[in-house]
Amino acid sequence: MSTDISLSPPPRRPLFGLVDVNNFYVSCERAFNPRLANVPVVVLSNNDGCAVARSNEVKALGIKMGAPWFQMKTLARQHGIVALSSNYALYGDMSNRVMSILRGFSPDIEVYSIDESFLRVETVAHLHGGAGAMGHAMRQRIRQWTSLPVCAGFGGSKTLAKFANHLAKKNPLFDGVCDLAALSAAERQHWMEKYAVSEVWGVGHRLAARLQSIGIRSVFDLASAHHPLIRRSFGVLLERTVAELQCTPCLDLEDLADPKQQIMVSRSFGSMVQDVAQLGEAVAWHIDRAAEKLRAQRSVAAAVYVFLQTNRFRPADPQHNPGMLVPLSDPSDDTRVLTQTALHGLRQIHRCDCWYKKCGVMLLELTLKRQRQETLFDEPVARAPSSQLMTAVDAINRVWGRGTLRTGAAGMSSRSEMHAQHRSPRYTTRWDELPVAR
DNA sequence: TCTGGGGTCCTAGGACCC
DNA sequence: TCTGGGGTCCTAGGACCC
Repeated sequence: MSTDISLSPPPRRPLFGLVDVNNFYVSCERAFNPRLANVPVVVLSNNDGCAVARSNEVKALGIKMGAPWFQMKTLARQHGIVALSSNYALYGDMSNRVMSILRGFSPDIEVYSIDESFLRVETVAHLHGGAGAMGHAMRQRIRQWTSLPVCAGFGGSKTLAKFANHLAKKNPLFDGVCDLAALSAAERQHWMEKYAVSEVWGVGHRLAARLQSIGIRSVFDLASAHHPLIRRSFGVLLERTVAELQCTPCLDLEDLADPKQQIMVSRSFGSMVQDVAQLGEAVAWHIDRAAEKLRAQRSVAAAVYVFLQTNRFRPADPQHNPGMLVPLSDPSDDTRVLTQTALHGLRQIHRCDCWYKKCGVMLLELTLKRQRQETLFDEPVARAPSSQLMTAVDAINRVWGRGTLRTGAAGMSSRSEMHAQHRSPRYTTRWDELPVAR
């Protein structure tokens, strides 16, 4: 019988996990269409512009992330590449399913992007017999419940978990799960020497080039770098990354409730636009969307930025990429106020002789609605109808679909300017698009 | 013909103040 | 004749991420 009567367990070292879905958009498409298995598949961005997700077969053909679709059509024909338009309704729903499964493993979770989450696991890993075994259990359950393939990486910091995940994905011997904390120091060094410094989370292509010029080439080189030198030459961000690689966690999971500090909505046009009325409709449409996001996080905006872009891939055309920041005297979440503000800005910046390829809006200087400063001339009672109207608009659009109810400025025509020729059905979010078993 | 969309954070430098 | 030095705030731009 144990005589240990200590009341609290010894503190455990932090252990972070990173779980992500392999080739997420492609895997979602394959989940509902078995014919896509083992054939090269790409998913295209809005307007069917660029490749934003690639199956392994497509990666093997050398097609890069972000490659323009029109440039690879010949290659696509030769190899039978299947191209799909992006289907964000489907991907968003599948993402929610994966994240709720992960919440069943650890309550400490940060949904980092549509296809990946960080987790704190030091308090729960022992329930599964260690982080590695837990990673395999996650893989198995997600596979069984959603049919999506995931990889899991574990380490003593977020940066190490990221790197572990990369190892799990690239090396079959890990079978999709890598726990760096369970490897020996010599093994860790072996893997860190094997990968270029550009694989480190937080090192983009510019930093990688500068690091290489001073002899820091591998992940291990960076992990062994001299702190003050890194701080002096590259700033605090990279210094923090070095500490994280040395297993000193500097970044914790982030609070999911943090509201956004800015909200942006922009789109390229299917074809170029010159007419200011048409530009105005697009701007108003974007404001509709942005204001909806703004209200969803219960904030108000104190400024609106509106911008236009001509086609930079046609340098012979007149280029004009103006933008204007328009402050609001009274911060607002009312679509009508924000639309008027944005259209005022648009009229100032637009030039009649230019063809525009893209326009967008940003809502800035956001604050929580309940923390709003009252102005001298405020009449809180006068705000109530606006608030009720916006609540009703959002409720109707939630039920009947985005854009069902919108401002007149956003136009009467349905959104047909965008190209999306190869979109799959919204299998999981529309009754009339449910998959049918025969 | 055709080239995505959305975020965050840090730093340098100028304006301004005392 | 001689023209300082330190601090804050703001903004634009750059770097990174997915």
